[in-house]
Amino acid sequence: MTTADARTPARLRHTPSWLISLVSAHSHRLVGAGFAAAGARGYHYRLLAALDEYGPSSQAALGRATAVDRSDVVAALNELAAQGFVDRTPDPSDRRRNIVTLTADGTRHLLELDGVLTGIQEELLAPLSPAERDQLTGLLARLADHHAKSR
Amino acid sequence: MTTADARTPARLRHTPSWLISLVSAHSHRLVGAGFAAAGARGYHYRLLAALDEYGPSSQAALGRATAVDRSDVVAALNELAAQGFVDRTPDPSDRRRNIVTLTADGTRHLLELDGVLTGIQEELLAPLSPAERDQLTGLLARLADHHAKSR
DNA sequence: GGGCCAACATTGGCGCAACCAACAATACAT
DNA sequence: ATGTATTGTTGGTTGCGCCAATGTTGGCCC
Repeated sequence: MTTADARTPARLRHTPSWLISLVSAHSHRLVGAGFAAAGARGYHYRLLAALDEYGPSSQAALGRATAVDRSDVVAALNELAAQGFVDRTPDPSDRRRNIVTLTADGTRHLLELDGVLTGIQEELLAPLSPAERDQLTGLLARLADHHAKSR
Repeated sequence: MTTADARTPARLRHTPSWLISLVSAHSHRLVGAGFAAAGARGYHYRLLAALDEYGPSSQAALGRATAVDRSDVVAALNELAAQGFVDRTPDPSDRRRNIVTLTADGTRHLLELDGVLTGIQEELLAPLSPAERDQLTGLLARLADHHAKSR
């Protein structure tokens, strides 16, 4: 045997960016699997959530609210519209825009995905106590906030 | 205007998996840009780090140590070998294996990437105090650990 | 020794997320 | 009126994480 077994290199084990991407990868696997089982993927949930919270919106506004690229919004909305979760009609007051609307089916779908997602939070944070979970989300929120502002 | 500006939907703002992927995406952008400027990418760093820590290894062992798929190890090693950062010679004692060795140039390159990476940690964790940084890495490490074990 | 299964390197492919460049149509500001 | 910005859309590219198939080689059992 020429050395090297299944232990992560030390310089990675203690590097925050590595830990974050590790945990993110795991979370991503869980979410991806859960969403896939419901016939969706990340972009779909983001868009549906934005529509539910802000009401009918233009595609550009949706992209801004969800940090999804305009071009990717198009593709995801095509899929959502094909499933009947969303309606897309031209805005009469600004003919560049489409007004995207959440349908009743779309709302149902969103609620289903909400369920998937909350279940996954539990699984993801399993080893942490409630206090620790708050600590973690607080710290992460501050990081996310900081970097969102300096954009 | 039909509502919806640049605020993230509330159900996402408080969802750990969302925060994690947000921060991870940001970290990923930083690391990706830094590595790209040095002519590398994530897989390269992982492999070089493993080689440096464990010494000459087979490709399969490298894949295990870095959680990189065997097939992706092949591609990354091709790139690293083309840059002269790594040597690949057949193992005389087991002709199925290649022995991958870190060259002097490879070590230099690794050190350069180390520098890039530590700079990025600073940028990534900027808004946190030293104590908070320890808290965060501690919590993340526990999550990573937990999920690594249940694999 | 013959036969079988496991491990290895390699090729080729897939899906998702994130991003970029270009374009035509429309709105708007000066 | 002319230029600038915004919008939806098409059509790419990249990184990362996977999976399947192939041919070669080792190790093991009988």
